[in-house]
Amino acid sequence: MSQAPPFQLQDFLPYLLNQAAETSGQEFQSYYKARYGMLRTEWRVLFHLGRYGDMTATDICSRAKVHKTKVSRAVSALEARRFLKRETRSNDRRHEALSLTPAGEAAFADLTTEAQRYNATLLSDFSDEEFAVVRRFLLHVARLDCKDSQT
Amino acid sequence: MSQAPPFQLQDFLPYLLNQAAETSGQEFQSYYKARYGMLRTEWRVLFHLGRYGDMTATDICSRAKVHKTKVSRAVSALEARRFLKRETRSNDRRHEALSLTPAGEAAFADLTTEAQRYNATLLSDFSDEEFAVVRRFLLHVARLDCKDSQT
DNA sequence: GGCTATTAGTTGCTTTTGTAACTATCAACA
DNA sequence: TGTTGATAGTTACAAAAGCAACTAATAGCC
Repeated sequence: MSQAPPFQLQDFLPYLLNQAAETSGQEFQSYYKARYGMLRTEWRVLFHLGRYGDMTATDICSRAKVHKTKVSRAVSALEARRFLKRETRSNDRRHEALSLTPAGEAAFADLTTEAQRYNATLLSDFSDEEFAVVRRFLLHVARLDCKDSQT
Repeated sequence: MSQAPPFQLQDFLPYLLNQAAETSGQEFQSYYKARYGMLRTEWRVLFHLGRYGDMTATDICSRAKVHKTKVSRAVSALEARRFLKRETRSNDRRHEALSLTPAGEAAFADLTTEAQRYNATLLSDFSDEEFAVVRRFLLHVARLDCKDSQT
């Protein structure tokens, strides 16, 4: 009745992925939480605007696969801290073009530096080839492995 | 002023890990949610007891790195649905030995089969060697890569 | 123009999580 | 014994996330 190799928890990918995401997320959170009092979604919105240019809340939703209420609240919080500003588009007044303020740009630059540094520490024991495998796997599982990688 | 290669979101591991964990977690959740109305922590407690034998709530906390309030609530929920039973240990009445009921064992067996099947689909495009790299990486990031792998 | 359907974004309510304080039990040691 | 400190587990309260209803603006079509 026993299955061939008893199923180990450390072989179950949703569990492994969750543990790894939790640990790394917590560790990196310490940066943006301590320095800017940001929440995860706020950091994510900041990064999207800083890295990929001005866009609307809905754009961020579809790119980051985050629900719009979370984005809405993150945008409000970042606006209250003067990290971004909104501008209603004249041609369609439903859209709000979001853009970073100088303070937002500064925070983005600072945190991006940290992100790259932190990323490097996670990969220190792995070769470029190994990272490529890991990256491909993660993109596959997250269903992000479209041929046309987003600009 | 621009950093050598502009930092891509798809290279940032906490982000990638979170997306992959979210997607796979959601997908697998559909099984235990639909069939047994379980929450993630409840499934995790069930799996620990089914796979690793009877233990106390604190044992599960340290093994699964879950906070004790979450485990406490999951245990209560599983007990209410008659998936597990508690037994206060006579030698130390603070400890509660948790064990699955027959219904709990059945759910565990069913879900474990699904887990293995789902796991296989995630890995269908990857070789054993590639999986080994991914697994090693995830254990490393999650700080679970102790030499003495848990029994 | 005016009716209907769609889209962007917000708000209120519920569920879940996180934090800290609490009870109960036991161990150690004066 | 009895006092202090630690441990197992629960509960109460606060923060965050999820869901559904809502407003405002626009597009399509008659």
